[in-house]
Amino acid sequence: MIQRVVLSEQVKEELLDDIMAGRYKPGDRLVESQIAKRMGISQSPVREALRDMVAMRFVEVEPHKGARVRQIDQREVLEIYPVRACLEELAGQLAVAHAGDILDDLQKSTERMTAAFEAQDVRTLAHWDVRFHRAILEASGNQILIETWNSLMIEARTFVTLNNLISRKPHINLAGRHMPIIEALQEGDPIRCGRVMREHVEEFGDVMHGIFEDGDESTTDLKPFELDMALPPLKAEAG
Amino acid sequence: MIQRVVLSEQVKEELLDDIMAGRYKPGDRLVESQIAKRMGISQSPVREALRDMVAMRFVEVEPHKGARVRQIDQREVLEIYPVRACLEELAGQLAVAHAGDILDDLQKSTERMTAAFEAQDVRTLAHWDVRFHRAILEASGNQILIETWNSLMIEARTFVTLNNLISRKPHINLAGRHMPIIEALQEGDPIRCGRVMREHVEEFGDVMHGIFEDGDESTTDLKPFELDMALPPLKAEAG
DNA sequence: CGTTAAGCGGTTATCGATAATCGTTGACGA
DNA sequence: TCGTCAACGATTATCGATAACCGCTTAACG
Repeated sequence: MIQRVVLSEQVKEELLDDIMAGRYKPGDRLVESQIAKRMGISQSPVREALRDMVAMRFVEVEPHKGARVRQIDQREVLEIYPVRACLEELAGQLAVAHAGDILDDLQKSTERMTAAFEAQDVRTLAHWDVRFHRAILEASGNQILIETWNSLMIEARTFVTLNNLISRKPHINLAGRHMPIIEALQEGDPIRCGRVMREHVEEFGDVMHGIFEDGDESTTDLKPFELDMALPPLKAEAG
Repeated sequence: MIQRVVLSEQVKEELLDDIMAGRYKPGDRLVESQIAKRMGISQSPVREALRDMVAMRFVEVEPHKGARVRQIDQREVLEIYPVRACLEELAGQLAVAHAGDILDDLQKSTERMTAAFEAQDVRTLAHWDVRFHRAILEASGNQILIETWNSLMIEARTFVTLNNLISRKPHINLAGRHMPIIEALQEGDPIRCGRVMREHVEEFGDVMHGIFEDGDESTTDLKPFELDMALPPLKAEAG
Protein backbone atom coordinates (compact mmCIF):
# COMPACT_ATOMS: atom_id res chain seq x y z
CA MET A 1 0.00 0.00 0.00
CA ILE A 2 1.60 3.23 -1.19
CA GLN A 3 1.44 6.16 1.19
CA ARG A 4 2.85 9.62 1.23
CA VAL A 5 2.30 10.41 4.85
CA VAL A 6 1.70 8.32 7.93
CA LEU A 7 -1.37 6.18 7.73
CA SER A 8 -2.80 7.33 11.01
CA GLU A 9 -2.74 10.85 9.66
CA GLN A 10 -4.74 9.87 6.62
CA VAL A 11 -7.20 7.99 8.78
CA LYS A 12 -7.62 11.03 10.95
CA GLU A 13 -8.38 13.27 8.01
CA GLU A 14 -10.86 10.85 6.60
CA LEU A 15 -12.67 10.40 9.87
CA LEU A 16 -12.67 14.13 10.49
CA ASP A 17 -14.22 14.62 7.12
CA ASP A 18 -16.83 12.03 7.91
CA ILE A 19 -17.73 13.75 11.11
CA MET A 20 -17.83 17.22 9.62
CA ALA A 21 -20.02 15.96 6.81
CA GLY A 22 -22.37 14.33 9.25
CA ARG A 23 -21.75 10.81 8.06
CA TYR A 24 -20.98 10.12 11.67
CA LYS A 25 -23.36 11.83 14.04
CA PRO A 26 -22.66 12.87 17.60
CA GLY A 27 -22.86 9.88 19.86
CA ASP A 28 -22.09 7.39 17.11
CA ARG A 29 -19.59 4.75 18.04
CA LEU A 30 -16.30 4.62 16.22
CA VAL A 31 -15.25 1.00 16.33
CA GLU A 32 -11.57 0.54 15.71
CA SER A 33 -11.82 -2.86 14.09
CA GLN A 34 -14.67 -1.88 11.80
CA ILE A 35 -12.97 1.26 10.57
CA ALA A 36 -9.76 -0.66 10.06
CA LYS A 37 -11.51 -3.30 8.00
CA ARG A 38 -13.37 -0.75 5.95
CA MET A 39 -10.15 1.09 5.15
CA GLY A 40 -8.23 -2.09 4.56
CA ILE A 41 -5.61 -1.44 7.21
CA SER A 42 -4.82 -2.69 10.67
CA GLN A 43 -6.20 -1.51 13.95
CA SER A 44 -3.15 0.40 15.15
CA PRO A 45 -3.28 3.47 12.92
CA VAL A 46 -7.01 3.76 13.45
CA ARG A 47 -6.50 3.65 17.16
CA GLU A 48 -3.86 6.29 16.95
CA ALA A 49 -6.03 8.52 14.80
CA LEU A 50 -8.85 8.23 17.29
CA ARG A 51 -6.61 9.20 20.17
CA ASP A 52 -5.48 12.23 18.25
CA MET A 53 -9.06 13.18 17.68
CA VAL A 54 -9.66 12.98 21.38
CA ALA A 55 -7.01 15.62 21.86
CA MET A 56 -8.81 17.64 19.22
CA ARG A 57 -12.02 17.19 21.16
CA PHE A 58 -13.93 15.67 18.29
CA VAL A 59 -14.10 12.29 19.89
CA GLU A 60 -14.31 10.90 23.38
CA VAL A 61 -13.16 7.52 24.61
CA GLU A 62 -13.78 5.53 27.73
CA PRO A 63 -11.25 2.84 28.59
CA HIS A 64 -12.34 -0.55 27.37
CA LYS A 65 -15.48 0.96 25.95
CA GLY A 66 -14.24 2.64 22.87
CA ALA A 67 -14.68 5.91 21.06
CA ARG A 68 -17.69 7.90 20.03
CA VAL A 69 -18.27 11.18 18.30
CA ARG A 70 -18.49 13.88 20.85
CA GLN A 71 -21.78 15.59 21.46
CA ILE A 72 -21.61 19.35 21.35
CA ASP A 73 -24.32 20.88 23.44
CA GLN A 74 -25.63 24.40 23.76
CA ARG A 75 -23.83 25.01 26.99
CA GLU A 76 -20.56 24.35 25.31
CA VAL A 77 -21.33 26.54 22.34
CA LEU A 78 -22.26 29.41 24.58
CA GLU A 79 -19.46 28.98 27.07
CA ILE A 80 -16.87 29.36 24.40
CA TYR A 81 -17.61 32.99 23.66
CA PRO A 82 -16.44 34.54 26.91
CA VAL A 83 -13.22 32.59 26.56
CA ARG A 84 -12.74 33.60 22.97
CA ALA A 85 -13.56 37.17 23.90
CA CYS A 86 -10.75 37.48 26.39
CA LEU A 87 -8.23 35.63 24.25
CA GLU A 88 -9.04 37.65 21.19
CA GLU A 89 -8.98 40.88 23.10
CA LEU A 90 -5.43 40.08 24.05
CA ALA A 91 -4.65 39.08 20.48
CA GLY A 92 -6.06 42.35 19.22
CA GLN A 93 -3.90 44.32 21.60
CA LEU A 94 -0.76 42.51 20.60
CA ALA A 95 -1.53 42.35 16.90
CA VAL A 96 -1.43 46.10 16.50
CA ALA A 97 2.34 45.91 16.44
CA HIS A 98 2.28 43.75 13.32
CA ALA A 99 -0.92 45.03 11.78
CA GLY A 100 0.81 45.99 8.56
CA ASP A 101 1.64 42.40 7.80
CA ILE A 102 -1.92 41.21 7.78
CA LEU A 103 -4.15 44.07 6.66
CA ASP A 104 -4.29 42.81 3.08
CA ASP A 105 -5.11 39.36 4.25
CA LEU A 106 -7.86 40.64 6.50
CA GLN A 107 -9.30 42.72 3.73
CA LYS A 108 -9.36 39.75 1.40
CA SER A 109 -10.95 37.47 3.98
CA THR A 110 -13.66 40.01 4.58
CA GLU A 111 -14.44 40.30 0.89
CA ARG A 112 -14.66 36.55 0.49
CA MET A 113 -16.91 36.37 3.48
CA THR A 114 -19.27 38.86 1.95
CA ALA A 115 -19.34 36.88 -1.26
CA ALA A 116 -19.96 33.64 0.59
CA PHE A 117 -22.65 35.31 2.63
CA GLU A 118 -24.45 36.48 -0.47
CA ALA A 119 -24.24 33.00 -1.87
CA GLN A 120 -25.37 31.61 1.48
CA ASP A 121 -22.40 29.27 1.30
CA VAL A 122 -21.85 28.38 4.92
CA ARG A 123 -18.75 26.33 4.51
CA THR A 124 -16.86 29.03 2.66
CA LEU A 125 -18.20 31.65 5.01
CA ALA A 126 -16.87 29.76 7.99
CA HIS A 127 -13.57 29.23 6.25
CA TRP A 128 -12.86 32.91 5.72
CA ASP A 129 -14.31 33.95 9.02
CA VAL A 130 -11.94 31.67 10.85
CA ARG A 131 -9.11 32.79 8.66
CA PHE A 132 -9.76 36.39 9.57
CA HIS A 133 -9.63 35.69 13.26
CA ARG A 134 -6.68 33.37 12.96
CA ALA A 135 -4.66 35.98 11.10
CA ILE A 136 -5.07 38.35 14.00
CA LEU A 137 -4.15 35.67 16.48
CA GLU A 138 -1.01 34.89 14.57
CA ALA A 139 -0.11 38.52 14.29
CA SER A 140 -0.15 38.67 18.06
CA GLY A 141 3.17 36.87 18.00
CA ASN A 142 2.41 35.06 21.22
CA GLN A 143 2.80 31.39 20.43
CA ILE A 144 1.08 30.22 23.57
CA LEU A 145 -1.87 32.43 22.83
CA ILE A 146 -2.08 31.01 19.34
CA GLU A 147 -1.94 27.44 20.53
CA THR A 148 -4.49 28.08 23.22
CA TRP A 149 -6.85 29.59 20.71
CA ASN A 150 -6.25 26.71 18.35
CA SER A 151 -7.09 24.27 21.09
CA LEU A 152 -10.60 25.66 21.06
CA MET A 153 -11.03 24.15 17.60
CA ILE A 154 -12.68 27.25 16.29
CA GLU A 155 -12.87 25.91 12.73
CA ALA A 156 -15.11 23.06 13.51
CA ARG A 157 -17.23 25.00 15.91
CA THR A 158 -17.55 28.02 13.70
CA PHE A 159 -18.81 25.88 10.90
CA VAL A 160 -21.44 24.24 13.04
CA THR A 161 -22.37 27.52 14.61
CA LEU A 162 -22.65 29.48 11.40
CA ASN A 163 -24.68 26.71 9.94
CA ASN A 164 -27.13 27.25 12.71
CA LEU A 165 -26.96 31.00 12.48
CA ILE A 166 -27.53 31.19 8.75
CA SER A 167 -30.41 28.81 8.82
CA ARG A 168 -32.18 30.80 11.50
CA LYS A 169 -31.09 34.35 10.91
CA PRO A 170 -30.09 34.49 7.25
CA HIS A 171 -30.05 38.28 7.28
CA ILE A 172 -27.10 38.70 9.63
CA ASN A 173 -23.97 39.53 7.70
CA LEU A 174 -20.94 38.86 9.80
CA ALA A 175 -18.48 40.27 7.35
CA GLY A 176 -19.65 43.77 8.12
CA ARG A 177 -18.65 43.31 11.73
CA HIS A 178 -15.07 42.85 10.69
CA MET A 179 -14.60 46.32 9.28
CA PRO A 180 -14.29 48.08 12.64
CA ILE A 181 -11.56 45.64 13.55
CA ILE A 182 -9.59 46.43 10.44
CA GLU A 183 -10.01 50.12 11.14
CA ALA A 184 -8.84 49.78 14.70
CA LEU A 185 -5.77 47.91 13.56
CA GLN A 186 -4.98 50.64 11.07
CA GLU A 187 -5.45 53.26 13.71
CA GLY A 188 -2.90 51.52 15.89
CA ASP A 189 -4.30 51.87 19.38
CA PRO A 190 -3.83 48.51 21.14
CA ILE A 191 -6.43 49.07 23.83
CA ARG A 192 -9.07 50.12 21.39
CA CYS A 193 -8.23 47.31 19.02
CA GLY A 194 -8.49 44.77 21.80
CA ARG A 195 -11.79 46.19 22.87
CA VAL A 196 -13.21 46.04 19.36
CA MET A 197 -12.15 42.43 19.04
CA ARG A 198 -13.71 41.57 22.35
CA GLU A 199 -16.93 43.29 21.46
CA HIS A 200 -17.10 41.52 18.14
CA VAL A 201 -16.79 38.11 19.73
CA GLU A 202 -19.19 38.97 22.50
CA GLU A 203 -21.71 40.25 20.03
CA PHE A 204 -21.53 37.01 18.13
CA GLY A 205 -21.97 35.15 21.39
CA ASP A 206 -25.04 37.22 22.15
CA VAL A 207 -26.54 36.40 18.79
CA MET A 208 -26.06 32.70 19.42
CA HIS A 209 -27.54 33.13 22.85
CA GLY A 210 -30.57 34.71 21.31
CA ILE A 211 -30.94 31.92 18.82
CA PHE A 212 -31.00 29.31 21.52
CA GLU A 213 -33.35 31.26 23.70
CA ASP A 214 -36.11 31.94 21.27
CA GLY A 215 -35.69 28.45 19.89
CA ASP A 216 -36.86 26.84 23.09
CA GLU A 217 -37.63 28.56 26.34
CA SER A 218 -38.71 25.26 27.75
CA THR A 219 -35.67 23.02 27.67
CA THR A 220 -33.07 25.25 29.17
CA ASP A 221 -30.32 22.75 29.61
CA LEU A 222 -27.95 20.80 27.48
CA LYS A 223 -29.97 20.51 24.34
CA PRO A 224 -27.65 18.81 21.92
CA PHE A 225 -26.72 20.58 18.83
CA GLU A 226 -27.36 18.71 15.62
CA LEU A 227 -25.81 19.21 12.27
CA ASP A 228 -28.30 17.70 9.93
CA MET A 229 -27.95 19.42 6.62
CA ALA A 230 -26.52 17.63 3.64
CA LEU A 231 -23.11 19.08 3.06
CA PRO A 232 -20.70 19.18 0.18
CA PRO A 233 -17.19 17.94 0.89
CA LEU A 234 -14.82 20.71 1.81
CA LYS A 235 -11.11 20.55 0.95
CA ALA A 236 -9.07 22.89 -1.21
CA GLU A 237 -8.03 26.39 -0.35
CA ALA A 238 -9.80 28.73 -2.71
CA GLY A 239 -6.87 30.99 -3.59
CA MET B 1 1.01 -8.96 34.74
CA ILE B 2 -1.54 -7.56 37.16
CA GLN B 3 -2.81 -4.08 36.39
CA ARG B 4 -5.41 -1.84 37.88
CA VAL B 5 -5.65 0.65 35.07
CA VAL B 6 -4.64 0.67 31.45
CA LEU B 7 -0.97 0.10 30.91
CA SER B 8 -0.46 3.12 28.73
CA GLU B 9 -1.76 5.22 31.57
CA GLN B 10 0.79 3.80 33.96
CA VAL B 11 3.53 4.32 31.44
CA LYS B 12 2.49 7.90 31.03
CA GLU B 13 2.62 8.56 34.74
CA GLU B 14 5.98 6.96 35.08
CA LEU B 15 7.47 8.88 32.19
CA LEU B 16 5.94 12.10 33.43
CA ASP B 17 7.51 11.49 36.77
CA ASP B 18 10.85 10.83 35.13
CA ILE B 19 10.66 14.07 33.24
CA MET B 20 9.56 16.10 36.23
CA ALA B 21 12.34 14.63 38.29
CA GLY B 22 14.87 15.46 35.63
CA ARG B 23 15.82 11.88 34.90
CA TYR B 24 14.99 12.77 31.36
CA LYS B 25 16.24 16.17 30.38
CA PRO B 26 14.79 18.42 27.70
CA GLY B 27 15.92 17.23 24.30
CA ASP B 28 16.49 13.66 25.43
CA ARG B 29 15.16 11.03 23.11
CA LEU B 30 12.38 8.77 24.29
CA VAL B 31 12.85 5.55 22.38
CA GLU B 32 9.72 3.43 22.31
CA SER B 33 11.45 0.08 22.16
CA GLN B 34 13.92 0.90 24.93
CA ILE B 35 11.26 2.13 27.29
CA ALA B 36 9.13 -0.88 26.49
CA LYS B 37 11.97 -3.25 27.24
CA ARG B 38 12.90 -1.49 30.43
CA MET B 39 9.31 -1.67 31.67
CA GLY B 40 8.87 -5.22 30.49
CA ILE B 41 5.95 -4.49 28.19
CA SER B 42 5.37 -4.14 24.50
CA GLN B 43 5.82 -1.12 22.32
CA SER B 44 2.16 -0.23 21.86
CA PRO B 45 1.30 1.17 25.27
CA VAL B 46 4.53 3.12 25.34
CA ARG B 47 3.73 4.60 21.99
CA GLU B 48 0.29 5.53 23.15
CA ALA B 49 1.63 7.13 26.29
CA LEU B 50 4.05 9.20 24.28
CA ARG B 51 1.31 10.45 21.99
CA ASP B 52 -0.70 11.45 25.00
CA MET B 53 2.24 13.35 26.31
CA VAL B 54 2.48 15.19 23.05
CA ALA B 55 -1.03 16.46 23.60
CA MET B 56 0.10 17.47 27.07
CA ARG B 57 2.99 19.33 25.50
CA PHE B 58 5.64 17.50 27.47
CA VAL B 59 6.96 15.68 24.48
CA GLU B 60 7.34 16.33 20.80
CA VAL B 61 7.48 13.80 18.01
CA GLU B 62 8.51 13.96 14.42
CA PRO B 63 7.19 11.25 12.13
CA HIS B 64 9.68 8.46 11.68
CA LYS B 65 12.08 10.19 13.97
CA GLY B 66 10.59 9.55 17.35
CA ALA B 67 9.87 11.44 20.50
CA ARG B 68 11.96 13.72 22.66
CA VAL B 69 11.38 15.69 25.81
CA ARG B 70 10.22 19.12 24.86
CA GLN B 71 12.47 22.03 25.51
CA ILE B 72 10.79 24.84 27.38
CA ASP B 73 12.41 28.13 26.58
CA GLN B 74 12.18 31.51 28.19
CA ARG B 75 9.94 32.88 25.50
CA GLU B 76 7.39 30.24 26.27
CA VAL B 77 7.57 30.77 30.00
CA LEU B 78 7.03 34.48 29.58
CA GLU B 79 4.36 34.24 26.92
CA ILE B 80 2.14 32.22 29.12
CA TYR B 81 1.48 34.97 31.64
CA PRO B 82 -0.55 37.32 29.48
CA VAL B 83 -2.69 34.38 28.46
CA ARG B 84 -3.14 33.20 32.01
CA ALA B 85 -3.88 36.75 33.04
CA CYS B 86 -6.84 37.11 30.75
CA LEU B 87 -8.19 33.63 31.42
CA GLU B 88 -7.90 34.02 35.14
CA GLU B 89 -9.42 37.46 35.08
CA LEU B 90 -12.46 35.91 33.47
CA ALA B 91 -12.40 33.07 35.98
CA GLY B 92 -12.25 35.53 38.83
CA GLN B 93 -15.25 37.40 37.52
CA LEU B 94 -17.31 34.26 37.15
CA ALA B 95 -16.14 32.61 40.34
CA VAL B 96 -17.65 35.28 42.54
CA ALA B 97 -21.02 33.63 42.10
CA HIS B 98 -19.78 30.44 43.72
CA ALA B 99 -17.18 31.90 46.03
CA GLY B 100 -18.79 30.39 49.09
CA ASP B 101 -18.06 26.90 47.89
CA ILE B 102 -14.34 27.37 47.69
CA LEU B 103 -13.30 29.89 50.32
CA ASP B 104 -12.31 27.20 52.80
CA ASP B 105 -10.33 25.42 50.18
CA LEU B 106 -8.55 28.60 49.16
CA GLN B 107 -7.75 29.38 52.75
CA LYS B 108 -6.28 25.96 53.28
CA SER B 109 -4.22 26.09 50.10
CA THR B 110 -2.79 29.40 51.13
CA GLU B 111 -1.80 28.11 54.55
CA ARG B 112 -0.10 25.09 53.04
CA MET B 113 1.72 27.32 50.64
CA THR B 114 3.06 29.40 53.44
CA ALA B 115 4.26 26.30 55.23
CA ALA B 116 5.88 24.97 52.11
CA PHE B 117 7.47 28.32 51.49
CA GLU B 118 8.99 28.40 54.94
CA ALA B 119 10.31 24.90 54.39
CA GLN B 120 11.52 25.94 50.94
CA ASP B 121 9.74 22.89 49.59
CA VAL B 122 9.20 23.78 45.98
CA ARG B 123 7.20 20.77 44.98
CA THR B 124 4.63 21.23 47.69
CA LEU B 125 4.57 24.94 47.11
CA ALA B 126 3.76 24.42 43.45
CA HIS B 127 1.15 21.86 44.34
CA TRP B 128 -0.88 24.18 46.53
CA ASP B 129 -0.32 27.19 44.38
CA VAL B 130 -1.81 25.39 41.41
CA ARG B 131 -4.59 24.08 43.53
CA PHE B 132 -5.50 27.57 44.61
CA HIS B 133 -5.74 28.81 41.07
CA ARG B 134 -7.50 25.70 39.86
CA ALA B 135 -10.16 26.02 42.54
CA ILE B 136 -11.04 29.45 41.25
CA LEU B 137 -11.09 28.24 37.68
CA GLU B 138 -13.45 25.47 38.61
CA ALA B 139 -15.66 27.80 40.56
CA SER B 140 -16.10 29.79 37.37
CA GLY B 141 -18.43 27.07 36.19
CA ASN B 142 -17.38 27.55 32.59
CA GLN B 143 -16.21 24.17 31.42
CA ILE B 144 -14.52 25.47 28.31
CA LEU B 145 -12.60 27.98 30.36
CA ILE B 146 -11.49 25.23 32.71
CA GLU B 147 -10.36 22.99 29.91
CA THR B 148 -8.56 25.80 28.18
CA TRP B 149 -6.72 26.67 31.33
CA ASN B 150 -5.90 23.02 31.89
CA SER B 151 -4.47 22.80 28.42
CA LEU B 152 -1.81 25.25 29.51
CA MET B 153 -0.45 22.55 31.82
CA ILE B 154 -0.02 24.95 34.62
CA GLU B 155 1.07 22.24 37.07
CA ALA B 156 4.17 21.30 35.25
CA ARG B 157 5.09 24.80 34.34
CA THR B 158 4.44 26.17 37.77
CA PHE B 159 6.73 23.61 39.26
CA VAL B 160 9.55 24.42 36.90
CA THR B 161 8.94 28.11 37.27
CA LEU B 162 8.78 28.15 41.03
CA ASN B 163 11.87 26.06 41.14
CA ASN B 164 13.61 28.80 39.31
CA LEU B 165 12.02 31.53 41.33
CA ILE B 166 12.86 30.06 44.71
CA SER B 167 16.41 29.35 43.78
CA ARG B 168 16.98 32.92 42.66
CA LYS B 169 14.65 34.96 44.81
CA PRO B 170 14.08 32.85 47.91
CA HIS B 171 12.55 35.77 49.77
CA ILE B 172 9.46 36.15 47.62
CA ASN B 173 6.47 34.60 49.35
CA LEU B 174 3.73 33.95 46.87
CA ALA B 175 1.19 32.86 49.42
CA GLY B 176 0.82 36.44 50.59
CA ARG B 177 -0.31 37.49 47.15
CA HIS B 178 -3.27 35.20 47.43
CA MET B 179 -4.92 37.01 50.32
CA PRO B 180 -6.24 39.92 48.25
CA ILE B 181 -7.88 37.42 45.96
CA ILE B 182 -9.65 35.71 48.81
CA GLU B 183 -10.80 39.09 50.09
CA ALA B 184 -12.11 40.13 46.71
CA LEU B 185 -14.07 36.91 46.45
CA GLN B 186 -15.58 37.50 49.87
CA GLU B 187 -16.46 41.02 48.94
CA GLY B 188 -18.36 39.77 45.92
CA ASP B 189 -17.57 42.30 43.23
CA PRO B 190 -16.89 40.40 40.00
CA ILE B 191 -15.03 43.18 38.25
CA ARG B 192 -12.76 43.82 41.17
CA CYS B 193 -12.16 40.13 41.70
CA GLY B 194 -11.25 39.64 38.09
CA ARG B 195 -8.90 42.57 38.24
CA VAL B 196 -7.16 41.25 41.34
CA MET B 197 -6.68 37.88 39.71
CA ARG B 198 -5.29 39.47 36.59
CA GLU B 199 -2.91 41.60 38.57
CA HIS B 200 -1.71 38.65 40.57
CA VAL B 201 -0.84 36.68 37.48
CA GLU B 202 0.73 39.65 35.77
CA GLU B 203 2.80 40.40 38.82
CA PHE B 204 4.10 36.88 38.83
CA GLY B 205 4.88 37.23 35.16
CA ASP B 206 6.80 40.40 35.86
CA VAL B 207 8.85 38.68 38.52
CA MET B 208 9.79 35.94 36.10
CA HIS B 209 10.60 38.54 33.52
CA GLY B 210 12.92 40.21 35.97
CA ILE B 211 14.62 36.95 36.78
CA PHE B 212 15.40 36.28 33.17
CA GLU B 213 16.57 39.79 32.52
CA ASP B 214 19.08 40.18 35.30
CA GLY B 215 20.19 36.62 34.77
CA ASP B 216 21.61 37.38 31.36
CA GLU B 217 21.29 40.61 29.49
CA SER B 218 23.45 39.14 26.78
CA THR B 219 21.51 36.18 25.42
CA THR B 220 18.10 37.67 24.95
CA ASP B 221 16.52 34.96 22.91
CA LEU B 222 15.32 31.46 23.53
CA LYS B 223 17.64 30.49 26.29
CA PRO B 224 16.47 27.05 27.27
CA PHE B 225 15.25 26.56 30.69
CA GLU B 226 16.91 23.81 32.64
CA LEU B 227 15.68 21.95 35.62
CA ASP B 228 18.79 20.61 37.16
CA MET B 229 18.18 20.27 40.85
CA ALA B 230 17.92 16.89 42.42
CA LEU B 231 14.30 16.36 43.28
CA PRO B 232 12.38 14.07 45.56
CA PRO B 233 9.60 12.03 44.01
CA LEU B 234 6.21 13.64 44.33
CA LYS B 235 3.03 11.54 44.63
CA ALA B 236 0.48 11.52 47.43
CA GLU B 237 -1.98 14.22 48.22
CA ALA B 238 -1.11 15.63 51.61
CA GLY B 239 -4.43 15.58 53.45
C1' DC C 1 -40.39 -14.54 40.48
C1' DG C 2 -36.00 -11.98 41.73
C1' DT C 3 -31.01 -12.73 42.08
C1' DT C 4 -26.64 -14.33 40.94
C1' DA C 5 -23.32 -16.12 38.00
C1' DA C 6 -21.53 -18.43 33.98
C1' DG C 7 -21.42 -17.95 29.02
C1' DC C 8 -21.16 -15.38 24.88
C1' DG C 9 -20.48 -11.87 21.20
C1' DG C 10 -18.25 -7.83 20.37
C1' DT C 11 -14.56 -4.71 21.19
C1' DT C 12 -10.51 -2.83 23.25
C1' DA C 13 -5.75 -3.35 25.05
C1' DT C 14 -1.60 -5.54 24.44
C1' DC C 15 1.63 -8.45 22.33
C1' DG C 16 5.46 -9.99 19.20
C1' DA C 17 6.97 -9.75 14.57
C1' DT C 18 7.83 -7.35 10.28
C1' DA C 19 8.03 -3.56 6.89
C1' DA C 20 9.35 1.13 6.16
C1' DT C 21 12.24 4.90 7.11
C1' DC C 22 16.02 7.62 8.99
C1' DG C 23 20.86 8.97 9.91
C1' DT C 24 25.38 7.55 9.50
C1' DT C 25 29.32 5.36 7.84
C1' DG C 26 32.62 4.35 4.69
C1' DA C 27 33.95 2.86 0.03
C1' DC C 28 34.36 4.76 -4.36
C1' DG C 29 35.32 7.87 -8.11
C1' DA C 30 36.00 12.79 -9.79
C1' DT D 1 40.06 16.40 -0.67
C1' DC D 2 35.50 16.27 -1.42
C1' DG D 3 30.98 14.75 -2.73
C1' DT D 4 27.84 10.73 -3.83
C1' DC D 5 25.62 6.77 -2.71
C1' DA D 6 24.98 1.90 -1.18
C1' DA D 7 24.71 -0.63 2.89
C1' DC D 8 23.94 -0.91 7.80
C1' DG D 9 22.12 -0.36 12.41
C1' DA D 10 18.67 1.81 14.95
C1' DT D 11 14.00 3.04 15.43
C1' DT D 12 9.36 3.96 14.05
C1' DA D 13 5.01 2.59 11.72
C1' DT D 14 2.14 -1.06 10.78
C1' DC D 15 0.49 -5.62 10.96
C1' DG D 16 -2.06 -9.86 12.50
C1' DA D 17 -3.06 -12.51 16.50
C1' DT D 18 -4.40 -12.94 21.25
C1' DA D 19 -5.63 -11.73 25.94
C1' DA D 20 -8.53 -8.92 28.77
C1' DC D 21 -12.68 -6.73 29.39
C1' DC D 22 -17.60 -4.96 29.02
C1' DG D 23 -22.52 -5.48 28.66
C1' DC D 24 -26.02 -8.63 27.94
C1' DT D 25 -28.38 -12.92 27.96
C1' DT D 26 -29.68 -16.87 30.07
C1' DA D 27 -29.82 -20.64 33.18
C1' DA D 28 -29.41 -22.24 37.79
C1' DC D 29 -30.83 -21.31 42.33
C1' DG D 30 -33.11 -19.37 46.33
